[in-house]
Amino acid sequence: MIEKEKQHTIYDISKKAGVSIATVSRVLNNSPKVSQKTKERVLEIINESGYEPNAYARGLGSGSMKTIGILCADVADIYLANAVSFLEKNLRQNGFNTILNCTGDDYSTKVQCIKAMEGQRVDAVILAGSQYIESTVSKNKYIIDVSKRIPVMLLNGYLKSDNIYCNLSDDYSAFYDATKELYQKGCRKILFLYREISYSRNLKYKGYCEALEDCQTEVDDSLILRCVGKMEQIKHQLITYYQKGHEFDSVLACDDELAIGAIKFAKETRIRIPDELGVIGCNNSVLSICCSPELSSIDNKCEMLCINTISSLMRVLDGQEAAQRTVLSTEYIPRGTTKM
Amino acid sequence: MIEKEKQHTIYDISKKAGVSIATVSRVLNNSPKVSQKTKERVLEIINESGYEPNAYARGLGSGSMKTIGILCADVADIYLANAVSFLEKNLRQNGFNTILNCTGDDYSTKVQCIKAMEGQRVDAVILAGSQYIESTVSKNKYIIDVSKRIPVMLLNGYLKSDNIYCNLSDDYSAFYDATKELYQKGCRKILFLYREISYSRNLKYKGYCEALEDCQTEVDDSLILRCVGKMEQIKHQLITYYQKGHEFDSVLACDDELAIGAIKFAKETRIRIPDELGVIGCNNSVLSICCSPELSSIDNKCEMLCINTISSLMRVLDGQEAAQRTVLSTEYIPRGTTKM
DNA sequence: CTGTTAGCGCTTTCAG
DNA sequence: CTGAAAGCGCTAACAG
Repeated sequence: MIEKEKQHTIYDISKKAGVSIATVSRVLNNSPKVSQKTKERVLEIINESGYEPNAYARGLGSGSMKTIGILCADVADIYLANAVSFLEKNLRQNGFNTILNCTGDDYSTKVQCIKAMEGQRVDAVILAGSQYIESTVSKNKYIIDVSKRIPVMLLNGYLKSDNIYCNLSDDYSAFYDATKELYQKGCRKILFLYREISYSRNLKYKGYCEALEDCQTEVDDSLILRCVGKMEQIKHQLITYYQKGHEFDSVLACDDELAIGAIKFAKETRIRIPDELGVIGCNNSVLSICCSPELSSIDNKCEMLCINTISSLMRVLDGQEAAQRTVLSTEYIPRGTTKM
Repeated sequence: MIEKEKQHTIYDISKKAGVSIATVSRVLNNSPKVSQKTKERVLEIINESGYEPNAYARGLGSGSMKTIGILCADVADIYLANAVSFLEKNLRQNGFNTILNCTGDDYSTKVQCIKAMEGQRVDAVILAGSQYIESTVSKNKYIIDVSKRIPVMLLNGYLKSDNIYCNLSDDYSAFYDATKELYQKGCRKILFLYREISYSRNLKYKGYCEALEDCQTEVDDSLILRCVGKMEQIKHQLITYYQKGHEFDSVLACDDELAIGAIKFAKETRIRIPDELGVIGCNNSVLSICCSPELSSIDNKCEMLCINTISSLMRVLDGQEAAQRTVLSTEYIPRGTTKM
């Protein structure tokens, strides 16, 4: 085995500097009640020794680890990856470290991970993505539970309770508007594509339904399609669906990958986009500019959502008021998969 | 302000159970020297109280926080997002938490972040991506420095030193083979696209050059092009490059996004793919199956790389031997942007 | 301005 | 098998 250097402690520094550990601690925390002289001397020794204060001893003493737990279903998901990236950078700028857990979609794993975060004594947790809100009150208890001890920030989820703060994009309006957009371009049979039921999916669905109703069109249940898997699978699901005789003249998808599945379906079946099939995706991810024609999509302002979340969080941790729920408008980005 | 529940401590449990904290600690750590009876009683109390041991008090006592630091340039990058996802899940399965830092490409930030990780007393750090290896020995000192105290795992980077363990994909062979592949399909002017100089980029470049040499073809420096920015920008760079009179019949790109930039360039200039222009990307990301034609790409076995990294790490932390350098073969995935 | 000391919550000898 | 007590490295009163 390699002989490891032992990490220095505050005692080593105090000894070398000929001062007490309290003084070292003070210069570490930039306390004003240290003479310039000793401060300089201590700092010098700290720098040349490469000493780095032990964050968790520090946390033990002060009661805050300056750490935030971020949970998301999977950072491999493009949207979540973006969110985590923004959140982490923002947190670090505010002096917080982030512990990341990719919990997947399994309920018990989520519960377990969030519990573990408590063990890490994180100062707060951020639940990124709408996968954390369950459909029943009792199943959401695991979130309420944590919120009794530390603030919980929801990104694209909503749960009304003390010490829970929600930042979400206005999925309802986004899909309401997108549906109307398709309608105005002449589409009458809009296929709604989603993956699993989630808080966000339900809002999107509601927007879709109400827009149709406002257009005097009845919602056709056979046009609501649940998909699973990757692009290729989605394409095949659509082909099967199509071959069964279902007719549709446009697709409104809950994420860009689904939408691109639809584009691939159209290519394979020689349906022309956007003339014979309009397609709108959601998230405005890189994917939407990779495909051709480029995908019309809904930009849900991920970065702004993250910025808001962190600024709320900082307020909360600072003991100030913060909004329990803020909803951010989205923006429709027309591209080549919808008529001009 | 909300009245927060205080988190329970080992003392609360010991009091309720009528045993000493040492005993509670023992059942927490599953020590065999506790009678079944007391163990059960204590466990019951722990469960009903929702007590979660304080991980950092624990770390202070035991000397290990059971935490790994992962640094990457940016999780928003698809490749890194995948890697981080695999790494985190794998680590958690092994009982480790992960602290994530998106350091960006700025040298001083990298240095600062890795230092901060030491403050978090992580048990090891993983540097994901080839951006951490600098071109000069002295600039790499910041890595060597950390490795004196904790193991450093490099994912797609190589630095020879004690306590540094490297897992990399065989970028050299990947690009050697890809170049030959293009050559065999008749391409004679292969444009090499990269972003910034990095360890990995240099290997790819070397593979490219040596393949050409082995084909009796001289490397043409004007066919080595550095690109910046997103897809759209890359497209424009290529258009400009092309309009200046540079000729090329194929593109070999260091990542898929660059390659898709090339596809977009071809579309705009009405150059037919793959007949007039062959394109090969790298990483085999989702992007490669979004575009059309779908992109031939190099699969660098990210998941396997991550699995190897974690298993090495576990060995190292366990005091066992581990390879200082393991290189993983890649796989060429032919798709629509190269001739059959 | 500086030092002393009592925790923070847990692990780990060392005695029983 | 169980308890007492000494740390782990730092912060935060409390004295000087």
